[in-house]
Amino acid sequence: MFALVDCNNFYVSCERVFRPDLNNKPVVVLSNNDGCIISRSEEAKALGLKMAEPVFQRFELVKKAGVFVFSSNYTLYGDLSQRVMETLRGVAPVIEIYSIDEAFLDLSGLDIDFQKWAEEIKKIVWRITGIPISIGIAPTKTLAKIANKAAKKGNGIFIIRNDRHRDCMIRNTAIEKVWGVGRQYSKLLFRNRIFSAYDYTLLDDNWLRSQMKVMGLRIKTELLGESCIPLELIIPSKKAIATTRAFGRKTKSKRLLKEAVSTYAARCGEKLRKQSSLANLITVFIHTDPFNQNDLQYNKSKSITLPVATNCTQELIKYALKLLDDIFLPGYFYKKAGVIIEGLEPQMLWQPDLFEALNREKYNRLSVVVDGLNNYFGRDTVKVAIQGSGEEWKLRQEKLSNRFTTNWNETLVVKV
DNA sequence: TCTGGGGTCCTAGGACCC
DNA sequence: TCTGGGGTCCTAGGACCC
Repeated sequence: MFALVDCNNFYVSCERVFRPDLNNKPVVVLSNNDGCIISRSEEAKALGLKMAEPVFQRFELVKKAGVFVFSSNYTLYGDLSQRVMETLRGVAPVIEIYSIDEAFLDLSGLDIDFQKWAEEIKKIVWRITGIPISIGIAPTKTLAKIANKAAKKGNGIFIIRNDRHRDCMIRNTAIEKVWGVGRQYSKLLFRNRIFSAYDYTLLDDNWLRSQMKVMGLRIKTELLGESCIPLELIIPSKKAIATTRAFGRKTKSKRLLKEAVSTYAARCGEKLRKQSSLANLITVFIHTDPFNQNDLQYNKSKSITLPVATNCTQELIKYALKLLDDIFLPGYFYKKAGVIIEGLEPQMLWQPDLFEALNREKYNRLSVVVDGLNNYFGRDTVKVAIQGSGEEWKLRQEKLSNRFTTNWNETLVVKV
């Protein structure tokens, strides 16, 4: 048996941990740049605010209903997520952290009353972290996902215990709600008169394989109660790392694009060093605002294979700027840029270039020192000069809450 | 004024190897 | 008449997830 633990309205719940006055009030959290609604309290859902809706389109309702609005505060959410996961690890040692707010637990071989066990875990996580969770329990991960959805509608716990129960659940689950079935596959399935998870299990294996590949086949097997998607217990190192952002304000200025792109490249370098990897390929893209049909549109990306695999910020910036130089055209209003690095390999396996003059050892030591300083004193305390201040292009984050748990200057203040 | 960011996996097809 | 067999690696594109 598997349990899927999912934090309820996670980002909103994080904001509420330090703002209990927001309980029972409508609260939403926005995407980067204060663009779209990405987390909603139950009260906000009841008002009709939709997931991924641009908030400016609902400004009137937000104002009238007194909705509390927050910019996303990933420092806070990441830290609270870690606390939840550590707590879960304490009660169920075999755990896969599936996303910032979800974890699969392996319950096989545990001789326990699942209902009581789940109630206990809900209580513990709530007591230790202040985050409400829902738990779905079932014989496969795909079914645990379905159980979790049912749990969210009820009292937070739902168990699929036997085949009869499983059969009943899949008959009542719309196919587009099944884990692994997205928009495109839903369309395909509707065309073939497949509407429920149960309908799906009647499909012919050959047809499934030809249309939805092995993933489609796995979904069927899992829906039938046979587990074939195992828990991933080892966190694999990333195969690609990206830092991409829309700007707070659109810009024509190449200087500002250079600042942004070098900052993103630096961010990629940090992430790369954190997992002790090197990159072989770097891509830079820039584009205009696709929503503004009055502006002339431009959309371009370019990649380059690095001569030697690296995780050195200065070097990543150098190539990123060269790529930017290649694709930049004057005259457009740019809204977004990004740096993506791929072809990642473990630092341990590094192969030097026989003829290279650059003293990499020196740069590596520098990186360690710079990362240490920035870690201690705050991001970008030490940076490459061309990164600039970011004043003119950085994210809009007008409703940012404090980083209560990770910054001494932002801890909760209680006046007595 | 105003619309997010960061990932993974699978497959087909082409280039290439012996 | 008629020209092998068995592979790997890489990339682009399409799907999915949160």
